[in-house]
Amino acid sequence: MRIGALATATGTTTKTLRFYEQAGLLTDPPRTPGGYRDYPAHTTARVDFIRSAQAAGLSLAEIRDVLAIRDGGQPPCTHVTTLLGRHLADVERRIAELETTRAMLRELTRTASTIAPETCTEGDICRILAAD
Amino acid sequence: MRIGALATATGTTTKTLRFYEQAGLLTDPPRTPGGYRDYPAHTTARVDFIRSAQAAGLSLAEIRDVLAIRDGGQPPCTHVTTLLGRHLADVERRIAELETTRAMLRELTRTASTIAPETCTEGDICRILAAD
DNA sequence: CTTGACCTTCCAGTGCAGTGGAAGGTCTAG
DNA sequence: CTAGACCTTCCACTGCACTGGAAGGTCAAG
Repeated sequence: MRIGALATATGTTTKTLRFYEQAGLLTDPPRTPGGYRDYPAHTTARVDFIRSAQAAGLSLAEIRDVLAIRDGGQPPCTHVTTLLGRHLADVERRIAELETTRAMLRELTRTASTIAPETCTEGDICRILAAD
Repeated sequence: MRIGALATATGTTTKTLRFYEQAGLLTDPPRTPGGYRDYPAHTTARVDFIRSAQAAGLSLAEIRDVLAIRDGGQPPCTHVTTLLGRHLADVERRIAELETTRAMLRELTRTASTIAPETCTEGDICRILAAD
């Protein structure tokens, strides 16, 4: 599997994949005699993992750490569990923050729906929220 | 209230506050005779809003839009509800992604706890996860 | 043998959200 | 009146995650 095929399969670009390699997220793949990168099929799963972890807000540095563990690197189990725990706490904190914001946005939407029809006449200024 | 007091009150820096002003998130405050920014007390609420919205993952550009509405700007109510709905959908998508990641991290932590004691001897390589 | 798609490396630039520092002005306490 | 804290503007720089483009190599089809 060459880099273009991997990019297509994962919804990324060849640029991004080379960048991931340079950033230590993808290990240097074998090369064809012509010097082309030749990825094993399971690399798609690795790239998918990177994208989903990233979509969840982890930085590439964090994802690289998780992948290093996944690759069976040096860190001992205690280090591993510490790292996982830290990531988990971080994710839970983010979820809590987002839930707060969701509540705020729902409240604003509700307010908007109660205010809307009469007060928002043509040319009027729409004031869903009271002033500070 | 001068800029240093506002920064202290909101846990930001004077640099950040000037940056927010330049970015259109804070309106140009009145000035003292000496040329110092002199904020009304309720500006703390505005900055707090910015920080909480930002903690939830909204960009400064998005927050600026919301604040423009809050300031009773031009956009009609329909525009407001559209904007709120879009933000809400975005936040809900992010929450779903984070919940997926949380499940993943919990699963990894669980795997770690079952593998740990025996296999992770001194100098051994800790392999919590199977290869791809 | 040439065309075109695809690949290589390398270097530079983008957008976001600040952050640092220079050079200088204002105000209050001692 | 001077020291120090605090403020002003302006310009440049950081870190992250790419993205673009130049200059050139590889390979299959026609």
